[in-house]
Amino acid sequence: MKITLKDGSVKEYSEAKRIIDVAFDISEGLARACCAAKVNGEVKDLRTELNEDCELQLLTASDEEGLRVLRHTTSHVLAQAVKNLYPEAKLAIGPAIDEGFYYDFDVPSFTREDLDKIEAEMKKIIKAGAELKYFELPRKEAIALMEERNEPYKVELIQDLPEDATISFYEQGDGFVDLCAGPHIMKISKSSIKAFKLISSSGAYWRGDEHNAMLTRVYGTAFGSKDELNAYLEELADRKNRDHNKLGREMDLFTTVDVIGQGLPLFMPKGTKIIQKMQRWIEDLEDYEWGYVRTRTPYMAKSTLYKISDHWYHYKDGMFVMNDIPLSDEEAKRQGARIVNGIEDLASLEQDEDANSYALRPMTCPFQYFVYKARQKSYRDLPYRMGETSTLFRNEDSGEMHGLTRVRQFTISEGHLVCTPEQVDEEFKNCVRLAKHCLTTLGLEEDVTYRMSKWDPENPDKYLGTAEDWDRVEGAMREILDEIGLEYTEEAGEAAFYGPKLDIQAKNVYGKEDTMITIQLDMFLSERYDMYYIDKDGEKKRPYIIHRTSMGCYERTLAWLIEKYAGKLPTWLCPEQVRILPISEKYFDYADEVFKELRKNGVDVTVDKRAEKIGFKIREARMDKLPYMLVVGQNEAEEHTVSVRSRFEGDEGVKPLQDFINQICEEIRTKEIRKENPELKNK
RNA sequence: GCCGAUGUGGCUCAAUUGGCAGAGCAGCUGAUUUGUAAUCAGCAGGUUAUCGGUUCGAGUCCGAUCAUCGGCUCCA
Repeated sequence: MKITLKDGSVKEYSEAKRIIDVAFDISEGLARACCAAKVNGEVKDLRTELNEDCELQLLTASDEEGLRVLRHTTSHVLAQAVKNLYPEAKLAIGPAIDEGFYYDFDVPSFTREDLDKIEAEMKKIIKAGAELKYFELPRKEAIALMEERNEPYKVELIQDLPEDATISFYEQGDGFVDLCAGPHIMKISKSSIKAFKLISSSGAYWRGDEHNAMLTRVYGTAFGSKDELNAYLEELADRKNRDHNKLGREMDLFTTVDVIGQGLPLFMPKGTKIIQKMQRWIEDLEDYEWGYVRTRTPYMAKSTLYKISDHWYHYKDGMFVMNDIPLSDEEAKRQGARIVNGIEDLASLEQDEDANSYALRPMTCPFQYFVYKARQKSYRDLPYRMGETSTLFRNEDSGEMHGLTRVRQFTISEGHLVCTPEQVDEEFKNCVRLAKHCLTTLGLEEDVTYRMSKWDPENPDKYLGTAEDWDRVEGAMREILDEIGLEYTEEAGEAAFYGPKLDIQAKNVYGKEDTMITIQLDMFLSERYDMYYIDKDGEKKRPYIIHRTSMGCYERTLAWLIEKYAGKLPTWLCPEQVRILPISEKYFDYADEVFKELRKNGVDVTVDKRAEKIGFKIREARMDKLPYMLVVGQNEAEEHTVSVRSRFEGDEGVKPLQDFINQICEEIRTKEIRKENPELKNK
């Protein structure tokens, strides 16, 4: 039997060997550090017996997969500790996740003190040490074992496994047994689990279904060394300092008020300025460089409008409905079951009891469709690209709101492109190019992932159309994405009810993912709203529609920028780009002159006329994260210069005023993202 | 919506067992007119998120509501 190691060397054995024995054969130190091993690409635990030729890669906590095994085993230690302290607790599941692990228990909630106690118990278990024993049971006996141990969640898990599945368990210490597919570290000890920490606890539904019981989830993490753990804990603290929800409020960008309501932030002058700059940029970009026309459509409409598209039946609960007429159960059932034929059913829809209910718009699609429909279009008019800076209203559940990333009223750079079937490829590609251009300009491109959001064949009722429709359009989208060479994942069940999407995702400082930009292919709504164009042959034809954002939601993008730059935005976006700091009141006149010159050139500038020392003014300007400070005194006034101090380089020396104006205007015009000199003390 | 935590001047926090709501920073006023990260002095700022209850007495205990945070679920 030949075992090929990662470095290319080959070990030969005449008989079967356990991985751990092979590891000891290579080096005792390595064997002790090993968590698991990859055998022909599959992660196995060290007890695994090798009996034919294979490739072997030993994994330690420094390998991603090895670390996952360490964390998974630590989650079992957590489960054992909880069982020791709370014997009535029932076990659910406990996997490794990106930054650690969790375990779900059916127990009343844990406080931080409880977590500390559990952590101490875990340390005790680790100190005592234990070997893990692996065993398999036939289905019936497996269920019997878990029933005997009063673990109903485990019983349910086994029952859901396929008939022919191997049902495996790991036993550790004093008879703690957990249903688990592994792999695990086979030995719990102070040297195998060196550094772990319980982070928090919260509620979580059994199997992620809100109709199920609420369990208590404990989050924790583990690392290969104490240093790595401490570095991670420090990073957690640092993330809090970048959190837009904290920083944005501190920087006076936005605030919230109890009596106004949840998910309804107020933008202060500085925050408004940033959004205004982004909005002007996006609108001009779309209109002058990408061929868009601009629309301005109502914020609300009668229920009928949303019934034509089917939004009413899919999403009424997520809309703010005014003059809502509660329907009888029977009527609601009838409406829910109704198949609307789009605009053909207009007359019957207007007969509905709630036809005069108005709702705030949760999207702009149908409004722009009616702009398109207002004048008959020829194939020569296509593609017809409509853009709107669009404020939307969505009645998110009360627990969903978060800072500026999940709100009930928000504004997006929305647009709909109506095009012929021949144009759709190129138009879709251009939407992706525009989105990428926006991301690159903001310096965010490396932080995103691309996701193709598909329908869910298991849940066809959530979507319009047939499986064939979806296969066809998803196939077409896949082709387009492959042609432009985009790297993307595919996710079932994330599509819009009218078509698949390309979602551009980014993570916030806490690792939570949000959609920043979306580009969608709409298969059905042009028919529902009876949109057409007159083709060359004089016949009416159905157009294709692309829904898209170029930069997404302004609120969310601002949040992302704050976290990305820790509040130090690129100069062109800063609400205050330059602050003039006169040395004393003798130089106010010159300061005003500099102010006027900069203003004239479109720079956001202020003058700090307080009777403070220059050091104090600089300190405050630094804390306000200003890109530029201009110190002016006698020398500058006489020579018509400014003494420039920047966030990027510190003291940049004295320059003629006009030189500085040219420099900053160029920086703003090109939307340059100047890097900070790392040698600058970052206080 | 669900589980949990939190809520005291603009911000950060204090207030012994239920016993006079207090400090620093920010703000304002005055003095200082300053050359590259904190000048000095004074003043003002509060229905302790809101409403109700217990009590001689509530920031503190109880209940409800609102909001914020961490998760879950959701996210057209």
